[in-house]
Amino acid sequence: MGNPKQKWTSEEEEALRAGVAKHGTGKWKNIQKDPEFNHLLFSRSNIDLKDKWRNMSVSANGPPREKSRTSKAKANPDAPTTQLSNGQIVVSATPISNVAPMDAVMDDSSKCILDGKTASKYNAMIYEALSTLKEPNGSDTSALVSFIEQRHEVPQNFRRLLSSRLRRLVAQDKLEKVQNCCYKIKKDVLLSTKTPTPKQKDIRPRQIQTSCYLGDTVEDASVAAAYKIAEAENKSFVAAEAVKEAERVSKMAEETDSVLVLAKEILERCSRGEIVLMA
DNA sequence: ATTAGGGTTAGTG
DNA sequence: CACTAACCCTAAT
Repeated sequence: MGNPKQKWTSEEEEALRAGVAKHGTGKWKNIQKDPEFNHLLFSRSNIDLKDKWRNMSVSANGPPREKSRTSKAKANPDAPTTQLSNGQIVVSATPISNVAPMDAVMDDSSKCILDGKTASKYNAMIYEALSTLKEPNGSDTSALVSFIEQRHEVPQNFRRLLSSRLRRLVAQDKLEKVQNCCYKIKKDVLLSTKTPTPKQKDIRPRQIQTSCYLGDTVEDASVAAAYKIAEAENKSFVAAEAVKEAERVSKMAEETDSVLVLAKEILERCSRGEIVLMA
């Protein structure tokens, strides 16, 4: 009756994110009680936290028509945290920006769930488009739609999904709305969160993910997480190696250059008839 | 006692 | 009217 909906403020959202980063998902009561966040979250119940987190995580696309009748298996809610048997907790940042662009093929015929991931996927596409287009005044929805359509398979109602995604990202301060119609990436987002690299076009489909994720369990999630971590580590290792190699080559080039200078000098002296002694 | 997930309702374009 | 976000209900642990 006299209880209008209490919209979540961005401070509260931040506190929730921080709380999840600290305690892990599912520890709503802990987060709510934590003195670090309680001053912001005192008016929210643990259930509110859970619901809010769900809203932030999922929602990009949830085809309301199809309610996954196959089973009500707990579709892995993109479990950002994984508690390992030894009690260690692996946390991966915010729900929305944890963009792990895995292209599970999603045509209409295959009923892959993984819908929570779709949000991330669309975010990745948006970031890719924005950072490629690099419009100083931002890009409008149509521009983004056509850009993304050229590179990805998108559903028919994509425009709608996209605009809702855009609105959400703006609300979350990840994007900036310019001239009331265009969107661009907020600067500090690039610093604070790891946005997907725009030019990673060679995302290989990986076995763990290709099949539908129906009976997924904590083990499945942790295997997938471990896989991702390993892959990330591998990539970072490869990158580091590449940097080293580049440094080595450039050093070599420098040395070669100085040898060349020396040789030229010797040649010059010799051609003047001078006697050059070499050590 | 808490959580996850489905359902309901209010607010908004 | 469709969609989203906040809130509620309940089974499961």
